[in-house]
Amino acid sequence: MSTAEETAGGEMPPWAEVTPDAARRLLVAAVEAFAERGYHATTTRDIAGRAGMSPAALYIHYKTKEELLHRISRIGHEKAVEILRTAAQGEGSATERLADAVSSFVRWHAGGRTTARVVQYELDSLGPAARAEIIALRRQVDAEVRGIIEDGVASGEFDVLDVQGTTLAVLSLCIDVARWFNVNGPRTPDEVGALNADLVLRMVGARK
Amino acid sequence: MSTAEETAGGEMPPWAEVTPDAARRLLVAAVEAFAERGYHATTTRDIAGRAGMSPAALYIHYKTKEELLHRISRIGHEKAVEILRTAAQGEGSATERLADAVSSFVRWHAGGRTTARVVQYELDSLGPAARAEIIALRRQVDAEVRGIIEDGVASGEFDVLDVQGTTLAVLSLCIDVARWFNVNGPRTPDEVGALNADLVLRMVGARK
DNA sequence: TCGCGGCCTGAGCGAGCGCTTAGCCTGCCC
DNA sequence: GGGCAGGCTAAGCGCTCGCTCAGGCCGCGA
Repeated sequence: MSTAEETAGGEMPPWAEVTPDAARRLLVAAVEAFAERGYHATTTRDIAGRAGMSPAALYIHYKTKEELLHRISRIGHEKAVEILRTAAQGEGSATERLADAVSSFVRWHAGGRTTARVVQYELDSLGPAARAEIIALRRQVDAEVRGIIEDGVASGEFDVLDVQGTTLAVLSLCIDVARWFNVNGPRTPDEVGALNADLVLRMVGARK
Repeated sequence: MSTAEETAGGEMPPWAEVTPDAARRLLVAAVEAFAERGYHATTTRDIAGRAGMSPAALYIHYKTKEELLHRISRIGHEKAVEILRTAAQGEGSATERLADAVSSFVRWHAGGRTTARVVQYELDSLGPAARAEIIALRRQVDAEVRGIIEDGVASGEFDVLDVQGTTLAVLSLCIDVARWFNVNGPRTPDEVGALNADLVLRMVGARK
């Protein structure tokens, strides 16, 4: 759907779909602020200031502060589903598809740690309706990973006792990266992706 | 040091060390509120209300709201270090000690999910001084796990390419449990602990 | 018996919050 | 050229926040 996808570097601009320009600048500012301080500790004045606007400008493009979080969360989760779906529908063996899924998903959490933090850890700040919508997207995330694992079990590639429990563990290895990854640390997103993909293949008992 | 340690059930009272009684009630109320809503979304009126006191009572026992979070975080991290240290200094092989460490640590995150959520995800709400103190405790957590893995590599029990990267992955499998575990879900803390311990042994290439 | 110190409350202060309103620019169509 | 619609700002409203303070209750030592 969108343009550049696997350009190297850190965070590519995945917010191209947000228009007009001022609305996108506000949303990007909100992502940064939410990731740094958390949703409740971020003020609308801070968001507007980062975007170079007055506090009132925010309310021309968004009805409330919560709508900003909702939009960020939905776009982020849709991107997460897309990454996993692309890997799951690939052509290789279950082993290859699982490794691809984990390394892509880990790269997304490490490289776009700012976005990933908001997406993964600020869910509870949404109201009931918005939260329900996001939870549905999370179930799709879970289903994509579980699907690959089930394929591998069916084909005999994997040796797994508890499919759903292992699915949760695989997702933990991806998502928790957003908690500890440090952009100035010794590891690149690619390296963490490769390592965690290898660890996941060991977990499911795939022969390397 | 303390009394009952491995009584079954959910959350044992690990706050016995907090005195006097009113201070402990306030702290327990704060843990619940912080876990439910997050630090910044929790008001001092809410904490005091849960403890059956007026808002002003809080400030007799704690100087600020942040001091409450600091105390919770320090006690929680000390407990985490204690759990892992106990497992690491056990008598078995590295394989047995790693499985013990992971299953205990996962049980703590699942059973005491309320506390674990605050401990693992509210670190950034602390001021610089308090945060530095807590980060030092986290390094001890990391070191205990890494120590066991290094032992296993040295003894030839484990086959690990990247010791520090694997340490981070093991901790992810433990800590992320606090994010997704549901007390009303189908799994008990014991079951998740056993499963994740098994998955970790696969990750480090231990023969079962 | 009485004073005194420790725990607690009711009332409320100053500040900063999310959000609104009135009005000003600017570019565009007729 | 004139009216108008959309994007923006300065000012500020009403509210709730973290926290304070003066005073009341209660148990205990003299």
